[in-house]
Amino acid sequence: MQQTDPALPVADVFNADCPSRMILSHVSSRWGGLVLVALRDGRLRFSELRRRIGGISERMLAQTLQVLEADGLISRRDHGEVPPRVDYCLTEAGEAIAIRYFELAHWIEANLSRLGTQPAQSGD
Amino acid sequence: MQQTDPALPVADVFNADCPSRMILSHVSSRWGGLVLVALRDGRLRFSELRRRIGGISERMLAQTLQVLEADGLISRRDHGEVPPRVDYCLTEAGEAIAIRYFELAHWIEANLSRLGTQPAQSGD
DNA sequence: GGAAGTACCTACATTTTGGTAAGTGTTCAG
DNA sequence: CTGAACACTTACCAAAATGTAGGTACTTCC
Repeated sequence: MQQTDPALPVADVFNADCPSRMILSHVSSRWGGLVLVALRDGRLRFSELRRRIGGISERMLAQTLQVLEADGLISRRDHGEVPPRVDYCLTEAGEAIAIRYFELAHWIEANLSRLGTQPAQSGD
Repeated sequence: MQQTDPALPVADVFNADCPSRMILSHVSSRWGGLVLVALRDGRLRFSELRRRIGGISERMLAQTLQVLEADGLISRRDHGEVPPRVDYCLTEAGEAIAIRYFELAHWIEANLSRLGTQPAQSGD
């Protein structure tokens, strides 16, 4: 059960200073949402995530994982083995967000033909 | 440019080249989702959007609106009046996306206290 | 012994993004 | 006559995001 601390102002994403903006920006960063959605399939290792998410670089994956972990959306488990073995999974909060991001992404996938899918390569 | 091909390969957001990636990136760009959510309240003028979305600059609002319009998510109506009067509203596709983005944002707002809300830190 | 895989990190360079400030042309309020 | 509002646009510049390449420490495979 979540309740709003009366001492805290109500979270409002339209307010530039609201902390929710930060979480939202992490989730909807270039890779954040994709990592979350990938992890909906279960616990995955670093290299599995990397192969699954087309186009992500090692650097970005590592960075994204750290941010998401700091946000409490995923948890990292290091098996302490000798050829490194680490895997990641969603926390409860991460699942809640992942499913919502997935629905967004999935609607887009399913309705692509209804959208202006221009290559749009013109600059500013 | 494949568009209404009935034999389209299935859209896949994990594929770096899938056009859904582009739409998704527009929606989850810094201002895209916020503009969409703001428009859920109905038709709004440029300056109304600007005041409503904390922190957005004119430049970014204008740019975001253009991208979203090109994607077919919002529609622009110019009343052709003399002190300019233009307003924007969601298309059907825009509504579908806006509601999903809203649910994401709203969950975050409502559950902020469960999340690690640390100030941003950069890896570099 | 050499190559490849694991899960990263760091430095460096580039690309992208976004803010600021100024300009446009018209109208209205004071 | 002056300034503000409207809906933008453009130029310029700084900041942020991201890619590349290399390194680490160890192991297994051939």
